[in-house]
Formats: sequence, C-alpha cells, structure tokens
Amino acid sequence: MGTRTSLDTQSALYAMRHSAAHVMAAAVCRLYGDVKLDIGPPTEAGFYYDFDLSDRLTPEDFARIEEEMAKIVEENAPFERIEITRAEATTMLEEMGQPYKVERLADIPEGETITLYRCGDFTDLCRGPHVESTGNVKSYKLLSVAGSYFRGRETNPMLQRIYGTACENDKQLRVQLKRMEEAKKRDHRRIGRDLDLFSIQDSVGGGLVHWHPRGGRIRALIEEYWKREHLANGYSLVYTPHVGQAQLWKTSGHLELYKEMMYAPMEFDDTEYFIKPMNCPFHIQIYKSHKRSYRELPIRYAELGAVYRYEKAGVLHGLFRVRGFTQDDAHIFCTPETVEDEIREVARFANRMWKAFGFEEITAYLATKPAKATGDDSLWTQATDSLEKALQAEGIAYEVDPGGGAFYGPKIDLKVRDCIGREWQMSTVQFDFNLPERFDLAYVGSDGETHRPYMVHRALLGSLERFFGVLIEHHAGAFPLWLAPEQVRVSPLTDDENTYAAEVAAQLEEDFRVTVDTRSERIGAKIRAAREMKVPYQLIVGPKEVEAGTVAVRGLHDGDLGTMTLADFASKLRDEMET
RNA sequence: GCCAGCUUAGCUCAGUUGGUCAGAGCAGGUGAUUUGUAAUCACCAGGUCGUCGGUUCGAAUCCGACAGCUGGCUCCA
Repeated sequence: MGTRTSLDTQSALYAMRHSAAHVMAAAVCRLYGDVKLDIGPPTEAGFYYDFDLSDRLTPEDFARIEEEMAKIVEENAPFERIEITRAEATTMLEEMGQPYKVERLADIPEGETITLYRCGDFTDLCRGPHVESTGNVKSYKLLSVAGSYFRGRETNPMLQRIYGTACENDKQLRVQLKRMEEAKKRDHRRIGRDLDLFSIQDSVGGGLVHWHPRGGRIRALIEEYWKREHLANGYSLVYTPHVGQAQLWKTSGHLELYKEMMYAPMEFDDTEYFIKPMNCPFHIQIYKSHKRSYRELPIRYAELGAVYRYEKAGVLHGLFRVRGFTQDDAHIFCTPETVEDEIREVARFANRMWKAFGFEEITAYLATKPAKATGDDSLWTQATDSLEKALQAEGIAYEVDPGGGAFYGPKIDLKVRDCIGREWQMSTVQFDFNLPERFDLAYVGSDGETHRPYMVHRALLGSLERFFGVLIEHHAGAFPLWLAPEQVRVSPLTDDENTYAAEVAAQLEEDFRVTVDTRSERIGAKIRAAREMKVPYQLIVGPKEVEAGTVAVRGLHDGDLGTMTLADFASKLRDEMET
C-alpha cells in the first residue's frame, strides 16, 4: 500500500497529530532513561515516533505511556517555536546526546531556517507546525510497536517505532478505530479463507499461492476478460518457458543486477538454468526470432507469465507480497514515430480495464531520469514527454517524481483507489533503453538502414495474485455479478421443492453459475449461508413458486426483491452483467 | 534478513499462581425434522496444546533453540 501521505501539511489535523507524536515522545523520555530520538511525523492514519532505547517496548507498555501522555496534556504546556543557528543546534543536540538528531540536522539544506519546538521539558528538532499547547492534543491511542531501521536502511541500527493515532475528538477517534476495524474485516487473507478462494500453505512454502476452485473460477474470468481485451487491442498472446539458460540472464543483465532476487540455478547437461523472475528476455527472443521490418511494428507481445522472485521471509504478506506470481505482462516494440501513440493507447487501455473491475479513481506518478541512468538524454526526453503527453491526453491526474525512474528508462506508475480510500500501486509503464542494447534489437527502417526499436514494458493489473487481493478487499468478498464464482443459489423451502429447484437451476446453468442448496435446513439458515458466501442472488422456491412457476428473488445487497418469472430474473441478471 | 508480539481441533476462542485441563461454539459426519426470508434438534468424530530440547515427582502452563504467522523496516508486481 502506498505510504505517501495525502494529509495536508498545513491542516489542523496534521499539526495535532504531529503534536501528539511529540507528546508521546515526551512521555517516553520521562518514563525511560537514555532515549535517543529519531523522527515522529504524522501519517494518513495517525502518527509514529522512532526511538532508540535500551528497554524493549511491548504493547503492555502502552497503558503507562498513555497515562504519562495524559499528564502532559493536562499540564497544557505551550509549544514554543525557537529559531536557532545550525552551529547552536548541533552543539545543543550533541550535548543532549542525540546522534540521530544530529544526522537529521545535517540533512536540512543550507539556508533553511532551523527550528526547535519546546513544550515543557521536551525539546525536539522540528519543522512544525504544532498546536498551541499540549492541551490541544485530545483524543489519541497507541496502536503498535515495530522495529524500524534508521533511515530505512538495514545496515543502520534498528530503532523502535510506536504507532498511534490521534483525532480532533473522541468521536472522531472512535470513527477512526472503527475504520481500522472495517479494513481488518476486508483483509483478503481472512476473506480468502472464509470464502474458500485461495490458500498459502506451510507444507508448500511461504509466498506460494494455491487458487481454490472458487478463486480459480474468478481468476479464469479475469484471464478471459484480459485475453479478449488484449486481442481486441492489437496485442499478440505469447507463451514462454519458466526457465532459461544462465547465458540469457547474463545477456539481460539480471544475473548481474537482480541476482539476489533469483532462485538458485538448476543444472542439467552441464548447463545452468534459472527460473524466470521476469518475462522480458523471452519476449525479446521472440522478437529476435527473425529480422524485423518497420512495417511489422509496433509489435505487442502479451503474456500472463508466472515468475518467481526470492522475497525475504519477513516481507511476505498474503497475496500482496508473494514469491511466485503471474504478471499480466506485455512488451511493446515500436519506432520513435509511433511511441507516443503507443503510450497513449496503454493509458487508455489501463483506464478502461480499471473501470471494468470497479475501480474509478486512478492517479499516476511520472518518474523521470535518475542520476545514474543508461541511454542518451534525447531518448529520455522523448520518452518522458510521450509519457506525460499520454497522461494529459487521457485526463489522468499525475504527479512527477523527479529522478524516480529506473536506470534503464522513465516510467509511469498508476495507483488506483479502493472503496475505502486506500491507494494501491498497480499498473506500470516503463521505457527500457537497456535491454534493446544488450540484446542488440533492431529493425530495418524505410530507409533500408538498421535501427534500434523502442521497448516498453507494461503491466496493467500488475500481478494476478496481488490484483486478486486488492479486488477481494475492494469488494469485501462481494464480487460484482460477472466475477462471482457462484452467481445464483437456488434454495428450496423443503425437500418437496428439490425437483423444481433442480429444474430452475438447469434452466439457468447455461448462462450462469448456479448451485442448489438441498440441505434439509430452515430457509433462514439457507439465507444466512448464502449471504456468508456472498452469493449475489438467491432464489427461494416454496409451494407457491412451484405452483406459479416463478422464483422468489433475494439480492445480496437489496434483500427480498419479490417474486418473478425465471425469464424476468435471467434478463435482470443479463442487464446487470452488461453494466 | 532485522525488531516486537503471537502459535491450543478446519475456523473463532476458554484453559486461574505447573498437579483428571485437553474444553466450548461454529464448520464436518450420522440421524431426526420438512420448515416462507440472517443459525431446528440430538448424537458422533476431530488436537501427542507449532517443532525439538531442558527444568520438575509432574508442563499446554516455566526456560532455550528452531519454524511459521502477525505488525513494521527495506524493496517491489
């Protein structure tokens, strides 16, 4: 999930959360000796503060820290802004025994005003702003402790981070905590188990996903849609091997730059083979399988390619971070003349695809040339311009991330917002100036000369596994009708209606995914069961429906929809599938 | 990988300070019931309490190592 904070730095909530972080830090300083402070910013959901202290913090310590915070709030000490020179600040922080702060101070650019904030006995190097006094910090709660490397680098010391949240008032705090509860209920790992969608099993290994029949059904629907759309948009579907010789990965540069992410080689016939972490070299091999003319370009190869990457055990997380996944990968080879159109088409395609899956809000990040980069400036300029123009032409809101591109080319990352407001980085469109060189890609132009094609990597859904996880959380397991693994469940009132129920199911089966619940349970229990499995429609058939040849329809979202004929019901479903 | 926490039946959890503590509900199986819009009843089966060591007369309960998971850090699809 994106951690970029969208909280306005000038907002009152920002200042309050920031102040809450200070109050917490002050409390920790009072309760523990020898506290070395790092930083404590507000976040979208609350705030945190990083400390280095000899005591090990656990959630059991929260109560006393919160108590001490309450005292500090009670004291209502004003936040005092102090401007200070760099030299004074350095001396002071050194005297205070705050090595991390000294390092942070060094980060502040020359010429910028250096400020301290003091409240009561607690002084911190800080840009502010803060609330007037500690009494303004009202409703807060400490949430979790976590380790966190200083500056996020694992060669640095591990600090202890306390996460908390703070709101304008108790009511807001309750809303905030409720929201966190809701997010927990949507957790795809829980829903995945409850709805029998997928599993990850110790006996097989971490980060290796099993798609169960219900999840598999959804995946098949996603893939069908994906393939249909790609074929309709000028892509060719290709299929490539799961392993390739070491030489291939040497040429591609992966063994040089990406080796720690690749699984150990297997050897046969005196040759090393590696499981693929990416599909690109294979697509390139297809491109290179014969001499290309400019008349063939653009060439667009798409593949749902399974790749394997070694991820550290600690980072694995449900479907979001796995070790084996299926990229919805494509590589576009084109000439400089058409590259802009190509990018535009990709942006348009991405937009359409996200809407189809129920995601409305898309934002983009345009990452430009980093300090260390391959390829001529003119290449970078044209590529970056084409990315930017595509975003503008498609009306996609974007931010520029200067220097954020890969060394081999600029890129656009698309983030989609889910229905509880979280942003997920999903699609990526990346220029690659590196691989065409390494593999010596070429085409013959209209001038009869050999030219180097542009190469663009692009994934829309990202990976099917991760996308499925986001899809589950976005819909909280209640998938739209076209994706529901079980669309209709027929529930006979008593065993006497079983035959009629089977007939109803048989008539629907041709067009829809239908089951019949013939257990001799009460109808209330059958309704509950269908709801728990998030079945979009349930047809209740009792003597009245048998008599009239109708069905009583119950919608997952709308409840009792009354009685109708099967034909009417079927057309209702078709209408819903259209939209 | 690192920091912290957690790990009792498929799931959610009880198990006071180590001494009939191996339990409950749901799910599953069997039988009864034939039910009109969010859980019918009864019975049965299920765990060497994550694994391996240790302390003890005795360990789910204490200690250690390891594994897995959770929350983070880093990275990314």
